[in-house]
Amino acid sequence: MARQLYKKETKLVGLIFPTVDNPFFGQLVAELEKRLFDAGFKVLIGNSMNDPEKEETYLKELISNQVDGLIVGAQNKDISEYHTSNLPVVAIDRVMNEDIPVIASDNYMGGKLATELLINSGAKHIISTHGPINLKTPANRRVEAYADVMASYNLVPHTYIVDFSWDFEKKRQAIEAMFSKYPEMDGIFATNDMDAALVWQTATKLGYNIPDDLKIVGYDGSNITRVLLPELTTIVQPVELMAERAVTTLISRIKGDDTPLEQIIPVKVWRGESV
Amino acid sequence: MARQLYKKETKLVGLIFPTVDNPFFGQLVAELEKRLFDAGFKVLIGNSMNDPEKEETYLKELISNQVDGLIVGAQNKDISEYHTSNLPVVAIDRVMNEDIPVIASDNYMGGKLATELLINSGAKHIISTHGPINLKTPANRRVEAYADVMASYNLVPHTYIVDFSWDFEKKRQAIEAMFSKYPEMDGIFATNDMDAALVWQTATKLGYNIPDDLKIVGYDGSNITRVLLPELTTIVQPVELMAERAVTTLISRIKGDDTPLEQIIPVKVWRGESV
DNA sequence: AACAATATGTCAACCGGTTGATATAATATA
DNA sequence: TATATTATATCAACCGGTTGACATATTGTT
Repeated sequence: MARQLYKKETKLVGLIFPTVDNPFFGQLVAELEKRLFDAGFKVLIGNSMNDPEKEETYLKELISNQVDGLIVGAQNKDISEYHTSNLPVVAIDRVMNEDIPVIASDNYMGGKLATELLINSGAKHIISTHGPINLKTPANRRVEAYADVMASYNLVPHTYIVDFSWDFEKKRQAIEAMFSKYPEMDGIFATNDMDAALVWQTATKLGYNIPDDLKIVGYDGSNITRVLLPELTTIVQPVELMAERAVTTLISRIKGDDTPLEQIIPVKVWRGESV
Repeated sequence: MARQLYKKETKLVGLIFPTVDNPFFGQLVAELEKRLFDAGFKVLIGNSMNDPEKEETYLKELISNQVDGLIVGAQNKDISEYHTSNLPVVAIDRVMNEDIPVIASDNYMGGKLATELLINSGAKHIISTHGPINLKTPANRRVEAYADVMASYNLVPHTYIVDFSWDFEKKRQAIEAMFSKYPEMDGIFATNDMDAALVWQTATKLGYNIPDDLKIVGYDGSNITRVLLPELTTIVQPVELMAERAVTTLISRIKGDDTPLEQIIPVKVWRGESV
């Protein structure tokens, strides 16, 4: 502690993410932790899910030089503390401000691939679920790509909000409502695999046959999803690479070096049996 | 930092678990973090998976009063540092030593319920998978219960090792080998849901029909498993309660109060379609 | 042996929030 | 007004690993 006081460095890095009770963020945090440990940092974790206040509290406590840097992937609204402090910060799949480097999967390509998978397998009435629109995140490009591809095939794009912060029960209700609203629906691009799984279950309950009656493509493709639900066709985010880039970028920032402001990493397709 | 130095308390708690890239531990860590945050503690996380050295490194760094307490659920062998230090420690589902309180689900009851589910649905040749035997953990009681119940029905118990630290590919191979070794197998009690999922997939690949040809019961029943693979019948560990108890117990220890040395929390059955 | 060069040892100052002692100001009571 | 009581302000000491200055010891050179 005396060393920390004297040297003004704690060898701590804070991670602020929605929750580790999620296959994608769990894997991401695990990968980040592994690399940070190898680089001599310990990891302070903050799950901010549903709670901008909690995110703000974390920030305030961490900014007062308790950590040497921050990797943020939380899904909350803008928080001014990020702007005022000069703490090194790296964002994952989230736009913070002009100075903060962003690491993201190739969301546009992912959305394009997903939509094309659905169209090429014969779907015409394709819905895309996504999070709240007012949230500035590179993940919005998934929907943009979806809309572009739909338009290029002269198909009408429809988006449907399934908020990331809702609990499973509320999500289930929203998804059931979606089935009511779009009875002709024969394809769904879900913005993450958990939502895709809920869609699948709801569809099965309603008597749909997957993929004959309804084609489903998810997003994330985490380790756990690929073991528990390998039948789901999904866009795989390159979690290891994103973690690698985030850590090296953060360490560069801590050293004071310049880093690229945006790093886009290619996605892959996991071919299940849902298209 | 000066405050920490003067007061000799950091308001930090360390969590040492195998990895958050796992539905059960991810949920557990998320629940622990939530409660620790509410109690005014920040959370230092250490994923020790596969790496007793890493666990030891974490311990050494954390013990030198960098944290006020420790909650440990790592799966590694005995490490002497736990004994030498007087840092408040709580263990989850792991036997540390006589002085360290343990929080665990009712593993024996879980094993009993799982085995009875399999037997009552008609299975006769039931195999139980489990982790390495030389590891002292309350989870071993699951297998004890399995053996006891089998014996009480005059059935022969067989156990098969699927080490927690193996990667999925190695686990798949081990499971395939298990199918070869026990061709008459018609029921499996897997020691965790990820293994149960792998068993299910292997069985399907080999042409088994679940649950007609083979009945499967898992263990853990985390949030994520119940969404991604709700068809799996499994024993649900009371994660919220375990987290609650672990945090209150740790805080009591930090205050210097006495706490019970063992707290066993009841399990529930998640009725899927795999028995 | 005498001096230079190098190695090792010792110790006060530093980091900054907290704390209790001491000093000063404000208010109350006779 | 003088004294007692209470409120507010100021400040040095503390925590302990690190660091560079200075002292002392060791080794090398002529």
